[in-house]
Amino acid sequence: MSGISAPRGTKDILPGEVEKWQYMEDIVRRVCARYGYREIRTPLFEHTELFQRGIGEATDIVEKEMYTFTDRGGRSITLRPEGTAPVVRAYLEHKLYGSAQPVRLFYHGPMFRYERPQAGRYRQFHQFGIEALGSQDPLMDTETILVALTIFEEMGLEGLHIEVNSMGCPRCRPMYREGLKHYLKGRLDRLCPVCRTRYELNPVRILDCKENTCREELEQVPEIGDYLCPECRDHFELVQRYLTSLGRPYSLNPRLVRGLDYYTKTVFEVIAPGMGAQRAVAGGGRYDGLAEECGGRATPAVGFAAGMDRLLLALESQGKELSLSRELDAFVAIVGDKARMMALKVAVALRDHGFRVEMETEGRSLRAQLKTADRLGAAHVIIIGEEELGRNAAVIRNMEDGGQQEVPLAQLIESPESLSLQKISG
RNA sequence: GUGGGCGUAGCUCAGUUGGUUAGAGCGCCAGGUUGUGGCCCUGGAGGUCGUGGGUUCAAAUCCCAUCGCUCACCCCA
Repeated sequence: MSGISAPRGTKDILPGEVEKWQYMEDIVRRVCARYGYREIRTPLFEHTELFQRGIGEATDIVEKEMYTFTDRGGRSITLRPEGTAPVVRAYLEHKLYGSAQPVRLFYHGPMFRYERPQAGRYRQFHQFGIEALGSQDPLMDTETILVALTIFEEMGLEGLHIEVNSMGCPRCRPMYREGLKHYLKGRLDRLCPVCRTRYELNPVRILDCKENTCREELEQVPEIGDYLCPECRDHFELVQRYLTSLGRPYSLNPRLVRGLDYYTKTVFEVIAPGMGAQRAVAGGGRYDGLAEECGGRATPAVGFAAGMDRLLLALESQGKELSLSRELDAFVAIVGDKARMMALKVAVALRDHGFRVEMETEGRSLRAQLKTADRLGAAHVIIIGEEELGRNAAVIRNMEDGGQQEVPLAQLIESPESLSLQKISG
């Protein structure tokens, strides 16, 4: 309860918790390497314009969720609310279209959105994601989905559900938009107030409204599948056939609409069971128009982002025990001030030989030191006492069975590996 | 941005219709063992009762405001 706490919607990841993050990050790195995705690290902040143009002015993110400020040079800067636009910017800026296509990239790190925090939603949250730039092949859409699933499986997540849809392209989506508006026109007065404003701004968003009245009105709503142009239809068809050929179950959700404007053709979400409101653990799709929107050359691309905070919640709700207990090979105990110097030498020598070692520093009783060593999970306590010092020896106590042996200090310092000090297994 | 729940020790919580120095368990520190952990016993430290104001002889308790946490809506990862 003292003065300053972490800002709202942020949190510290303490030892004991941080190992779970390292576990997830390791799996992301390994699977991405297998699929040929290489890591890219982009700045945590960008010119505001990148997100305004990339994500879309009419989206919630740009309208009310960005951390935007003016820097000392008068530039408008925004903490990144997502990872795709920065990656596309980097691809264009560094002319990665000059290397072998497609370019496969992955990233992970914090993102920032100004929202009211709740379970599975924070102001600083962590995502990893992949982007494949420079390919319009439906094989890449399938690969993207597959990478997500593979990572989640290796993490040990079970019962994941995948939903796919197609958003069409600049040729066919406007036609669907009109068809949708035509259907909704006579029912406007029965829709919720929010949806009435959506009608003009972004009618497609009405599709995933949760209001019961809206859902009823939507029962006979035309589906985008009926409006897709031949190219989009074929593309979507192939993505699904590839998924099926791999034996990957998925379901078609014609109402799946993503909140960022840049999506075209394939969109998908991965949903974790038993998670309540924030159950979408990853989402992504194709964004063939984004590079041009950012002022670069036309570049078809596809990718996804996954929320690591939510993955952790999902893992914990499935009872996965990821926390590793702290382990220590030895604790160096000191009896008598004259033994301090030798204890320091022994501790340093053991560490130089690769052992995990902590040593006493508070001048406490041996009893208290053993208690501390026990709590730290030390496999052994090496007692450096004035009594043994006279014999150039030290005592090694096995903390599991209580057995003790006296060993020469020279051996302890010069060849500790001969003493079987490794962590007691089991 | 909207709505609900909750703020008492490091943690989990108790605290009667408002009534003296605000408690318990666990954890922490020390002692019992002047050189031996886990179990046990004893002692100790640790609290602006979220914060500010109000009512009252008297507020952890009642009222108002505010901040924070949390859950849901919205939206999304």
